[in-house]
Amino acid sequence: MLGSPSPVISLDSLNPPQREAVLHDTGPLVVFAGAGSGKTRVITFRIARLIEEGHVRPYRILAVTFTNKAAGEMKERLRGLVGPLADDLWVGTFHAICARLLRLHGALLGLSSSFTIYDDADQQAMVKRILKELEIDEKRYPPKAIAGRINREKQDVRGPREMVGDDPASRIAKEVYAIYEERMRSANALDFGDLIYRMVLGLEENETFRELVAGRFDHVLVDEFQDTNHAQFRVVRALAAGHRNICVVGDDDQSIYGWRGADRRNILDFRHTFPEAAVVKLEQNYRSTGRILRAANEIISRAYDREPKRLFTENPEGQKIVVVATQDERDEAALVVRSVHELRRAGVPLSEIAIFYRVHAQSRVVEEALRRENLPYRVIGGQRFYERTEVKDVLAYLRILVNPGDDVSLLRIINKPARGIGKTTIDRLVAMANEANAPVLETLSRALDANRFSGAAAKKLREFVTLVDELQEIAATRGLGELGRELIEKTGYRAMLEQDDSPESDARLQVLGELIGSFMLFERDNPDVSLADYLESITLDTTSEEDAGEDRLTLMTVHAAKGLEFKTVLVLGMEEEGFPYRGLNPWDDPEELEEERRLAYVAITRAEERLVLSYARTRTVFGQMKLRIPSRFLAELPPDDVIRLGEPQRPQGAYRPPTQAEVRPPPPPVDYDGVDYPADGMIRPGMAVRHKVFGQGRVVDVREGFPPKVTVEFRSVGRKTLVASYLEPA
DNA sequence: TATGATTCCATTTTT
DNA sequence: TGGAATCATA
Repeated sequence: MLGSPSPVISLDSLNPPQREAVLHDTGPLVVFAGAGSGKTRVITFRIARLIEEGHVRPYRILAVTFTNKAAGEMKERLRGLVGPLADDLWVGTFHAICARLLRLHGALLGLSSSFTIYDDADQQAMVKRILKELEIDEKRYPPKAIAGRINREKQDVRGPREMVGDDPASRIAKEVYAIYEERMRSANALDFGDLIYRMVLGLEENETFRELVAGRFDHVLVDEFQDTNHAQFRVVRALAAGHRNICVVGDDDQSIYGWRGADRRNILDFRHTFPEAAVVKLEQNYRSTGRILRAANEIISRAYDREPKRLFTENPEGQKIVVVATQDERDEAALVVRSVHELRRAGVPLSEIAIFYRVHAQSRVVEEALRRENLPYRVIGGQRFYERTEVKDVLAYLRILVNPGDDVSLLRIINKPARGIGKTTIDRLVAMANEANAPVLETLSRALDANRFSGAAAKKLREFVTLVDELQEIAATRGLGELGRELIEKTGYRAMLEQDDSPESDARLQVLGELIGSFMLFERDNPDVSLADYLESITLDTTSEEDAGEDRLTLMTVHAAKGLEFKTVLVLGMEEEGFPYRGLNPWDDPEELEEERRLAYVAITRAEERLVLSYARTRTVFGQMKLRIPSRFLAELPPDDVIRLGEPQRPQGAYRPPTQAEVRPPPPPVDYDGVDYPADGMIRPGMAVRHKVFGQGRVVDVREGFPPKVTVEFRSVGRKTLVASYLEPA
């Protein structure tokens, strides 16, 4: 039982619903945590209280997050609250937690504890190999698509036998899936999906495993519950089945990963799954100004099928949101540059400014403009360090040392650098391995012993096997740093890069240097952690280390922005087709449009003080110049909170925002033909305006900014530059 | 085996 | 349009 408020954990700083969530005793609890509503505080305080007041032992509490970053931040904050006790908590991502538990108890499920984890690229390589083996045309059935299908099946907890559908694609996927599972077993490898899928099977079908694993915990907490997929839901449900102390936190309005298998129903239907569940809603926003929040509410309230809630704030109203029409994407980039310059002049650090876009491709124009102006920036979501070819190559060598069955890694480097093991030799070797259903390296050793290779091929293969043996020896006796250094020498990898002096290979050498550096650092910080542990830590952690220090602005997709906040946010490309994004054919599934709406909501709710939304009247898409229609989301913004700059495009067909009454239950209009885009309040040169004091005038010039300013030629007093919001159309 | 030509295609990506 | 990925050719 929980007692009176802890002397350590002060509840004074919490609002009533926050307090309710923190104090909730036992049994299921779902917390709908709106954007900026202090969600992390609630989770961490709740955990701290369970420990301090509920006397729950820290190692019997499991807190699941979706990213390593979130896990790290949570641990950090818990350390602040409960001190070193925090180190005993189970805090981690679904994948990391499942990997850890499967290594501990997977033997019960027939898993070796030294399994290798395959990332998506490894998985695709494996699928590709199987397609080749089955002589399936990769054009017709791309490995990527098949791998995607396999992942979806695992997400839904279906093995190859349970797969449904007998269209040709499904039949092929099914066949590949079955062999894939065999090969993965032989390689002693699990893919990301497996970590969850195997955990579900273990928990649901193996009583001993269930007791050992689910029995470890008295409380389970899950963050970002709206992002869980079906398999993850099953894991959570199984873990909580005994004690039912399950606390889930999330926001259905911020569910933007449906396309990746996340199921909003997990949080929306939580109280049906757990009928005795307590429900708490955190609706006070501490992040954004009143105007920004109103705009966000306006967008999200038009969504169907959401848990009813409405964010409010006690923050000041703040400045108006600025909507800017630009000529084209280059003009839009120029807008970014101008805005950043102006903010900088006003003393705003660049780190407080973020540029969002719907798709990565939009960053290029902006980057070019920023570079021309020498404005420092960083792009989130580019290629990640551990996904670079040279890094993956070196890691592939290391992975073979830990798990000689790791065929994907082996085939990756068997002839890299080139050591005269040619395609024909490799094909023959792989065929033998397929035949024997055994790992390639093992097959290779046997084949050499049996003299099944001859001449040059045999010689080169023997050399390779010897190389691996030597590296094994070093791995067994020396530290990670030294192993790394020896590895790039002995394999000839370094020599290969030094050979040609192209700028790319220079860069690669540099990256290798960094990699070795990180080896040494890791060794220093974790002296008694094994090579296997190291490899796991990096395949499960893809957070690219951000170079702190220099003050830069941030460019990223809206997806990448979830969970972050910035004083100033500019969202680019607010156009129909662009945002909401539309692929090849119109939204056949209304849910896709709904997700775009939530995405817009996420974008807006990232902004604390200043928000600019821009669109281009014309944009070059796939090399073709297209006329663009302003995004429906722009039309839905509350007019009084917005300043619109620039002339709207002559409507080809525009969108009328649905009124509140139209939203639910009747569906919002999808037909947006023939209705004029509201040109309300658009301020543009030549426009007649009125000012309370100066009277009638005509706009000469418009300058975006914070706030936007307009130069007006007044009949009475001549030319004046003033803040746009003091003007009204005449 | 390496380079250039060619072809294809085109969101979002927490692990 | 541009980039990646595969293919062709030396």
